[in-house]
Amino acid sequence: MPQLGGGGGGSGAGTAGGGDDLGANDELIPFQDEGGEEQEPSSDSASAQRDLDEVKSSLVNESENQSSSSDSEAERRPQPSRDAFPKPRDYFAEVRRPQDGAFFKGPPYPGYPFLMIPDLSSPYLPNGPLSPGGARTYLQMKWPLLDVPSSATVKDARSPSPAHLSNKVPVVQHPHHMHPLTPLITYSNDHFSPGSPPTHLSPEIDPKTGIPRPPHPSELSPYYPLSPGAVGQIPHPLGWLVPQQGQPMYSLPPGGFRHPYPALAMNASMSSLVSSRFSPHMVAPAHPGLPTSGIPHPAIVSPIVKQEPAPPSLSPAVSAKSPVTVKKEEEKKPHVKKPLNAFMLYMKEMRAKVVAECTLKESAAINQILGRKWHNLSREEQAKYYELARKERQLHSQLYPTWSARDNYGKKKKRKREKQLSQTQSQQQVQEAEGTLASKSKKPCVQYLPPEKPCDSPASSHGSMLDSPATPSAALASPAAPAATHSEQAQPLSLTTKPEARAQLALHSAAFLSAKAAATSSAQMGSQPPLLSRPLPLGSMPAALLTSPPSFPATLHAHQALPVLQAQPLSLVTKSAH
DNA sequence: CCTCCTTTGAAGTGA
DNA sequence: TCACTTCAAAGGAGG
Repeated sequence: MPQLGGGGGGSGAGTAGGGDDLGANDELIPFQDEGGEEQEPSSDSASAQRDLDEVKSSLVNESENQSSSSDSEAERRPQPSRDAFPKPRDYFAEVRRPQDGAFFKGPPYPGYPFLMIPDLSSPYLPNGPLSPGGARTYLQMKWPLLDVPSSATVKDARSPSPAHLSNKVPVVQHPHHMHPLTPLITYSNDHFSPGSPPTHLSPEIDPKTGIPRPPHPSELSPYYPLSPGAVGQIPHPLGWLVPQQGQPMYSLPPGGFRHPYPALAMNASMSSLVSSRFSPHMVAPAHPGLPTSGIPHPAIVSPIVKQEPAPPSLSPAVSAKSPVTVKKEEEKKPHVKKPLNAFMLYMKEMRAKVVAECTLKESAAINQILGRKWHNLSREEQAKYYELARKERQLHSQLYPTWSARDNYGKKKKRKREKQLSQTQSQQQVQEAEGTLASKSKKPCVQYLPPEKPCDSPASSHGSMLDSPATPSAALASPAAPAATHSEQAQPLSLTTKPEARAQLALHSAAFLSAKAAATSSAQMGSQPPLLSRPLPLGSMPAALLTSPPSFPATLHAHQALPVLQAQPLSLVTKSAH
């Protein structure tokens, strides 16, 4: 807490950007019609199917775009680095178009910073918005809600009353006081232990008991993390991100909610966010009786979690989980997980959908599909996730100022070294690596996405969108221009895709190309805008950086990607298969 | 029970 | 600065 002390001050400095960008806009952000968007990661199956189709079509597109220069790609390249979103606020400001309605019902996947709120009618009802099938009302809002403007920021973190946010997010405020900023991260039912929420916070009265009842975990789960205090009842802006699964973005420590850092260092919005989502034990519960234990930061994982075996000294005690042990456990340094990156966020959201559509269940296979779908996403779509990820990192850094990714190094069981090596080499020497290195892998590299699979759609995807990570920068460059955005999607193939992946993609694409009409691709191509039309806001960002992902030089991409896709898909596939 | 697989991205490490 | 490594999620598969 000391570190975070100073309320907004501390965080403000370090994450000033976050605060600023977040707080800038209070007004509701009307849903931005992205009708032009081919991708609409909605939870409905129709949408999912569309994604698949798009992936297919993109496959065709890719082949046509292969000739695209790497330079153009660089422009499109998202700025994954920390500086990727220097001016998120600007980005969204440009992207979003003010419209009259603040509320709208639409695709669960409206524009990125949307605040999803349950149907105004009864959020907590089984069939309500909270339920998987229930209709949801989405409120588009700026991320910034995270950072309430100065006026709001003054709010006392200790008294995170929804009212505090009122002036900033009145409309969006959930009827049930769900803090709009509540979590970037969702919580799983498992972790949530409903207790008795404050009466005033309890929107619903249990029909049976007549007592205000806290939303059932199943109802709240992803969308409505219950906060220990008065806050935290606003739907998680990212709630839509992890809907179906009801899984927390970060696993919750079984042992409870421990948070090493007090949520005091953030600005009002952040503090409320934190208080509601994080470190319950650090934040004074609004109500003593509340389960304030509430919701720990999802990123915090108790040592007893499978991932991180409890330290010798702890193990026994932790297992026991007696109150005392729990306390001890809490005292122990928790395992703070890394914030999820854009792709991880995307995976969490889309996994369920993909799984539902496919017979596949293996995560590895699903991930392959998701990887393709990811590449197939439009810039705007990806931008959403990049921005979310950025916010996640920001929040994470504020919550855990002293945390470093290094802290988790070695937390996981030994990491297979050979495989990594083989991958790396394959990247460097696709052809040579073929076979020999792959053979090193303990397990054979399974072709998870055989062409004939039911889910071949994704498999067939290739990457017309590859490497078109909707960088915020890109988005910034192209202010809310629906048409433009769409066109931007048709970009050069993804050069960043790993050889193996490309090989697989190529394999599937080959099959798919014949089947899928070029019509789709042509359509996309037609809408393709001039690459130069999109200025790079990332002034300081080197083009090279933008272009090449870590460990995959742009040059390599440029020279290998095409050949691989065009001429040697099979060989690579073989490699991966071995 | 534990690790691998598989994806992308962020961040750390070492040269 | 660059290349490489580790971890983040997920859950079936395999040892």
